[in-house]
Amino acid sequence: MADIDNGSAQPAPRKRADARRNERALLDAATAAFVTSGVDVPVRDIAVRAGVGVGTIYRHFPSRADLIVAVYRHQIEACADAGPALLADSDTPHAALARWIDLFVDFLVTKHGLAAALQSDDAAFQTLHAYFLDRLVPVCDQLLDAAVAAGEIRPDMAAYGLLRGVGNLCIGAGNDPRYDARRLVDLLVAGLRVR
Amino acid sequence: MADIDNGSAQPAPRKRADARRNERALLDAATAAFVTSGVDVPVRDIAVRAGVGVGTIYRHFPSRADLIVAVYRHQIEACADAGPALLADSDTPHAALARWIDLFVDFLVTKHGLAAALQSDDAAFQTLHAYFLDRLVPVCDQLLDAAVAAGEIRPDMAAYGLLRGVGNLCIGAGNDPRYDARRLVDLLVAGLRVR
DNA sequence: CAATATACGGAACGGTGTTCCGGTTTCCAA
DNA sequence: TTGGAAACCGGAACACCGTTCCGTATATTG
Repeated sequence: MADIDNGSAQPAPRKRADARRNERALLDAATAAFVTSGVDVPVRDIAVRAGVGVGTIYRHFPSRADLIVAVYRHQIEACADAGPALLADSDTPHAALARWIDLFVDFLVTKHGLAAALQSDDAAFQTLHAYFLDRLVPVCDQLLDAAVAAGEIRPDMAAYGLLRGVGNLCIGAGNDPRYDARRLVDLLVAGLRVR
Repeated sequence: MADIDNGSAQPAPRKRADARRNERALLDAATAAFVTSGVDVPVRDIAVRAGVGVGTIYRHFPSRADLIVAVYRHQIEACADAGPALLADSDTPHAALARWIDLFVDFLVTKHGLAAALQSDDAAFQTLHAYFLDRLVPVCDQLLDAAVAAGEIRPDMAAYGLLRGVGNLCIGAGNDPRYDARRLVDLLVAGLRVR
């Protein structure tokens, strides 16, 4: 994964300079294009921005999902890492859960089309789906377990379902001032509480 | 809108027989195709099923949304009509709201891709969006108002936002046994209650 | 500097929504 | 019944998209 491989063996024999240059250009171009036109921006647009051919995109990022993951990896990791920290800092596990989900919503609503791509059953987005799940489900599970243990929420909600629900609620947020995804997510999290 | 216009004037001079035949064939074909392949089924598939050319589809239904509305109009009307009835029959307004939303969810989860189309900002689906809103928002508003008047729920939730949230939660339901849209919707409606 | 592996670019392909127009069918009036 | 205008039909054609493929160019190595 890393460009600089300094392990004992060299299974990654360092890529050609132009390849590394193009990969960086592609990442920058995609980042900008996603902001301007959403994650559904046509592949050719990204290629033009980066000054490369479309073939080069597919060589570096076999599927659109790989490109999306590469662009947002840092932010997703940050979100995942924030889970345990919030659990330690918050008054109650439920408060930590609420704050963590808020972070997740913040991330999603600022990326046009990402929430929709996340739920798409298109095979091209399977990698994306898998990455989000791998990173976030365990964290969410930890928060849920803590809140259940504290007797704050019902014990029958799986992290997977909750995350998908939150993701779904974020679809289209930002396109319509009448639709407040954050508020609905808050309602959902509130509905989780034991009565 | 009606084929048989028996008003005083005849502003709709009765369509040609082949036109009516094709419109019916298209409606039947689309209904079947939507069940088999979802509402995103390619236009050509519907044309083949109906035994007509693609041009004929666009003549009768200028946008895919018009076709979807035509296919599901009866069920949507039934859902809208059920609102006042439930309000009269249920123990409390909140119960009526919950049961009505359940009806809406029932409808959405059995139509593959419809919930997604409903939230799409694609211009082709604007008619669909508008029809659902025109028919369902007033009903939902009535139920919400009653529940607020009864002191059961918070007064700051608009019907539009609630319906979009419910619609969003139904996206992808039925594709994945681990995702239970109905349960999340229940949670959302539960979160609406005053505490 | 030459040889070779590596990477590049963009034409080409298959699939989709949508438009357009020459030919056909229906229907009404004579 | 029949002629012809109006309405309608079919599918070719176009634009756009993701994806693949391969002849060419470039970087690296010895």
